[in-house]
Amino acid sequence: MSDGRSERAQAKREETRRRILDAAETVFAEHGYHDTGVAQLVDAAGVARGTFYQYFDSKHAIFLELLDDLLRRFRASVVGVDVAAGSGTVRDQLVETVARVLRAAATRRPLARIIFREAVGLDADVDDRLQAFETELYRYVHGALTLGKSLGWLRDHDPEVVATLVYGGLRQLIDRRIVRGDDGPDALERVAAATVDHHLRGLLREEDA
Amino acid sequence: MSDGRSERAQAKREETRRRILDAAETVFAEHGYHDTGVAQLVDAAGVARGTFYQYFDSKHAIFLELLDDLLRRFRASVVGVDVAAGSGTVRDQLVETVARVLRAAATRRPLARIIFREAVGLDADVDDRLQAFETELYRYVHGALTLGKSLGWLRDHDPEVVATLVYGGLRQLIDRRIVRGDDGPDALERVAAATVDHHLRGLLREEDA
Amino acid sequence: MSDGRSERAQAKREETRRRILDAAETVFAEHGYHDTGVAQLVDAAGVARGTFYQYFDSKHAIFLELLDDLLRRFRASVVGVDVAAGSGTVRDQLVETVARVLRAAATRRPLARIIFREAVGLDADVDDRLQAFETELYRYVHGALTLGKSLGWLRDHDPEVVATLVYGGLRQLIDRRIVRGDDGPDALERVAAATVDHHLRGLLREEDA
Amino acid sequence: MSDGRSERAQAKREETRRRILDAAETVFAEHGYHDTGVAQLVDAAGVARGTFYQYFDSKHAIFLELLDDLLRRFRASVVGVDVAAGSGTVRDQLVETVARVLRAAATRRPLARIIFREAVGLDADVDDRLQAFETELYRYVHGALTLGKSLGWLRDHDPEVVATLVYGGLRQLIDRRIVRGDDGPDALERVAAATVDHHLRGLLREEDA
DNA sequence: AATGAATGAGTTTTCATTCAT
DNA sequence: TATGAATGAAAACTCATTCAT
Repeated sequence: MSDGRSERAQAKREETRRRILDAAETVFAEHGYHDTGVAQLVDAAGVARGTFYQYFDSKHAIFLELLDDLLRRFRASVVGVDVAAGSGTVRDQLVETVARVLRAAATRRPLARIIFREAVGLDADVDDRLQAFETELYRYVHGALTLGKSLGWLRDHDPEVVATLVYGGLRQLIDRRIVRGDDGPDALERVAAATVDHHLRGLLREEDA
Repeated sequence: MSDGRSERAQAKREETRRRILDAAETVFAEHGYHDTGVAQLVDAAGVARGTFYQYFDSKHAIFLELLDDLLRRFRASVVGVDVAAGSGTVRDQLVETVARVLRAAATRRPLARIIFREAVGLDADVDDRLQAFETELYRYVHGALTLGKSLGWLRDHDPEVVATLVYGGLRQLIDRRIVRGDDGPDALERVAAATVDHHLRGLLREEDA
Repeated sequence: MSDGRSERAQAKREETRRRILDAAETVFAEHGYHDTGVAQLVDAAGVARGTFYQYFDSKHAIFLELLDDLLRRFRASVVGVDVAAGSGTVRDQLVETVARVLRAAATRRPLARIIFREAVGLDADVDDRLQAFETELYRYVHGALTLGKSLGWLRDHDPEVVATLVYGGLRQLIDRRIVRGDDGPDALERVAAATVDHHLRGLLREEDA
Repeated sequence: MSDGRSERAQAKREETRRRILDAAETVFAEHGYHDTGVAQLVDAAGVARGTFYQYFDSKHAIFLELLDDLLRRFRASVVGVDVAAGSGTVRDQLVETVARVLRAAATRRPLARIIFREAVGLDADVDDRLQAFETELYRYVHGALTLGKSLGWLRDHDPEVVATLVYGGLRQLIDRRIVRGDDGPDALERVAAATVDHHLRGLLREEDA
């Protein structure tokens, strides 16, 4: 059957799958997991009930897959950029990194809403994903801290606690200013700078400050 | 009307009400709002289904009431203590305050679990409560910041952002170290100190640091 | 709560349970397991959908319970009667026994229909019940054969095979003449006699025949 | 029209049809009608869903056709052999006939399983087929009985009842010893003999016995 | 003729809430 | 006032069948 028939079918499958997933992102973001029914998902995707179940085992399964998807995208736009690669001062690089995180959340509000609000306290599976995500971000922060410390830029500190504070602060910023609020993109730069400055002054060795 | 009979009845009513609320705290904390059925609530409280509905309008209503209850208690053990009243350095007072917050969460894990995990992203009503709670804590932090600033102890900063970072950091600490983890009470003091130090070094004027 | 309230509740429960079970007997007998929906069961019983599930875990569960019920009743009206107790010749006693079996089936056609038609090949659970039932009847037959043999009335034979033939013959009689057909009660006596005679002549020693 | 092309196409059609039917026999025998999905049928046959519906109108239709097929084969290996044609005593010929029936069932267990377990109590259509099958076997038995009676070998009896007993006995033997059990082929001969002997001693006139 | 993605009616099951006792 | 049996709307999920390619 290499007459291209199965290839086209494959492509169609992929497209339908994407359509359902995309629709799900919007609907879950708007109503949350529990207040979203499969009915709304298929309505939004423009497919029949049965079609949905050809692609996903359950409502829970598509949520998990969507979450993986979103976390992957989020990570891609945050991590994966060499901290030391950019030009400018360390502080400016950090500001740009934080700004990148905030921008990633701002340009895809549904994504952020799902990750930071709708997926909290859902169940063990979801928790595992989120935990892994946090750990990854933590490591990223930790990497930066370690680098700065080894270069003698940062004073001594408990990285476990500080990483938690940094992550928690970012999380809260996204939750309040982006998911709930309507900060414009220009505000983000300012917030990013304020954030970095707040944390940095506490991390830089006094004589550097 | 105010005879002994109605007084006793009144007292009994109040007691039953309390029993149901207490049971609800445990059950909601363990299973979350959606995975808790009215059946579990009445079983845990040891009352009949119908009795439950004589005290509370709905499952949603009791959750809201419980949440109010918990938030009230949390506030009481955190705020309501004069920052300037204690003795010792400002830093030590702040450490004690943060430690008090963490302790409040640690000694009542179910409470913290409900506030920070199960009630997130539930619905508009719950969101309002949480928002009000955060605002209150924010004001508390803000008050301290303002005081410190007016006394010349703290450098200039964006209080909106910093308050968000501080709150977010605490929230995350509670979530990771208390709700999920099992930090002992002694660890809390250490974490509180690290937290305050982290934030303070960034807030204190350089010459004070 | 020994004010009689719970007793009446208990009684009500029992009655509702019976009503559902009775309705189920009729409906399952008429349409079979697969063509019967829970909708039909609750309609026939005159209860709400939810009520059904307060008493039975699933459609499958009520079928199993019903089957147990029917098999119990069937056994009660067949076995449990001392073969040697009656008066008359052995042949007459056997005729009466077979007649009793046929009558038990004839007076409760839905019962017979479910046991011998609707429950065949359903699933492992049901199969186990039926197998146990057959085994019980087999033992009953076997007991009679052994008795007769020990008394010197019956010639030598393979009881495994003969019991299977006897059971299979009865099963088929019930299936054809009772479940499907409309033999009157008088016909049953005649059929019972013919059945016993057929089997007996083959089992009796030649000199007795 | 009758060119080589259409002939080959015709042959191919026939072959595909056969492949689907053969696969269906296996699958239906293993899982039963209701627990077999069209998905399993097409998977086992190695054709697409749509192809299946080009050959058969419905799942029900293919089951009916398969049943006809199986019943035809079963009859062919049972009936269609002249009772009087063989050599040996009547008793030996009967034993051979019963053995043939049992062997037919034993060598094609799926067939027997479908006929005697999965097709029972399915629906009216299926019931008709089975009834016709039973009637046919009944006539075969009846023919033999009549022959034997006219030749003065058999005593007087109610053929309706006896035919039912004989058929029911065979059915049960097949069900227990072949479909469920694992009697070896040698056991079949012994069982066939025991079966015939049991029935015969009851049918033969006393003086012949 | 063959394919397999799409369909949607139909099924089972849940659970917050009501109400007669 | 307390009880707990009854309710039924709503949810998730299945699967035989269709039809565009």
